[in-house]
Amino acid sequence: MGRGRVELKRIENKINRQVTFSKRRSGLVKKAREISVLCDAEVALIIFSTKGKLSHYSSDPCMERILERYERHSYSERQLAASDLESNDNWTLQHAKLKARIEVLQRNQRHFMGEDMEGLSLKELQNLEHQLESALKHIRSRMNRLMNESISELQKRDKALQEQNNVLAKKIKEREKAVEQQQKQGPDDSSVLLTQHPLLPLNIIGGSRSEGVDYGGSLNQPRPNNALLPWMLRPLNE
Amino acid sequence: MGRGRVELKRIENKINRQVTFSKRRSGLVKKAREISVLCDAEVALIIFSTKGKLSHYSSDPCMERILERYERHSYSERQLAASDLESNDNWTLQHAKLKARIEVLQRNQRHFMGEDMEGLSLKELQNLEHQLESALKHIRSRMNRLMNESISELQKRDKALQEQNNVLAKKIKEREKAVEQQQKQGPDDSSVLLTQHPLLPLNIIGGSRSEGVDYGGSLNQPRPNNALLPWMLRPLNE
DNA sequence: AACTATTTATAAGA
DNA sequence: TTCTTATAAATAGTT
Repeated sequence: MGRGRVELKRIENKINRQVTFSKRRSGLVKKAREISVLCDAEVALIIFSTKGKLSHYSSDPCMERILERYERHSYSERQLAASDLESNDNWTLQHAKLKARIEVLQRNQRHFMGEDMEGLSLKELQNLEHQLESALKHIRSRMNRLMNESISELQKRDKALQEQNNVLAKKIKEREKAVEQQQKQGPDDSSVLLTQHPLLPLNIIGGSRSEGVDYGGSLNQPRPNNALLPWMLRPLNE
Repeated sequence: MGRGRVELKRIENKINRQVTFSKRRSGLVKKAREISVLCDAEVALIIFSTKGKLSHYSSDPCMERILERYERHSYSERQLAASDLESNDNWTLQHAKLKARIEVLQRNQRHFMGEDMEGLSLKELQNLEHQLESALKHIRSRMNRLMNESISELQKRDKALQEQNNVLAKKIKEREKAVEQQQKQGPDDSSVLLTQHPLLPLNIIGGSRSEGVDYGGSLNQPRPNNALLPWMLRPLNE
């Protein structure tokens, strides 16, 4: 279109090329807009001039939306997979490192549990033995401390309860005396109720104590330094 | 161009629209190609029909290259950063999981070493104690097996050396006799050398034994089932 | 950038 | 879809 045919090859005259580019670019954009409007199509057009100047047209307010759709539609697989693999490389390295660390830790753990010892030398076994002995010492010492605290606590409670017990017993004795005096003066129906009083304080104390009792055998282990009664521990344990 | 002007609005007739789309699409692609060739421009054209069918033209063998250039040129930051964050999310999740696992394993390890016990209940400490005791039992049993094997090996070696010793001692006695007989016939300078012979066999045995001796205290631990001499272990250990 | 002779694109019809 | 054809649009070369 124009005076004379145009060969489909790069226009060598720079000025000419520049002018033609400008004209054709606007024509292309116009046609892109037309097809999008007339035919209800989604069009994205990107043009870089030789000098790198960008022109673009998008039927959508957001060009990216169309480009994304394009990625998804055509070679999303290839391209996305490639970029995934690329970022996966880094990820894989980190992943491998962490997994290796986990392997080591798990192996150590098995050793600490006395398993998987085939690969260990005598020297290593000895070190492990010392390590475990030292650990046991620490653990037992901590257990003893906790248990001693339990005992102190319970002893305090025991003392308090005994005192309460004494007080209650005293009160009951006083009441008995009062009843005896009443009976001497003239007995009545209330005596049936009053004869049960002597048992009351014992029930109260026994009840409050049995709440925390647990004879579960988990503490029946050899404990050289101090042997303790299991039930002493429970109140602090819960 | 064509019979009658065309209003710039969506073509309502579906067939008509479809036909126009087809014609204009090829025209658009043709013009895109022309501008890219004539004017040495980089062009990317993406067209989705109403029905979602994709057509595209790219002046470059790789459309992505142009799209990437576009991204870079215009709003690369926003888009790239977003997609980076997205892929990082997945990575971060995996990473976090592995790190959590490592945390747990490290905590376990510290517990097995009798450290970091502040957070453990008495019950947990008891379990740990049993675990360690059981591990120690396994480890000691394995050590005993290894050591017994060592002992057998050494006893065999010991026996062989003693036999060799006896043989050597016999030979020397024979030589001494030979020398005595020579001296009776006529003594010479070689007697100085021959008087040292009686000590030789003992030095050989003592030397080979002392190589493996190690009185380092690493084995001076309580070992209830069988007490062994430390030096017995070394030869297999190295 | 405007003009214009021509080429090209394409709407409508088959 | 494709072909045809009349005609609208685009644009190369010129000013």
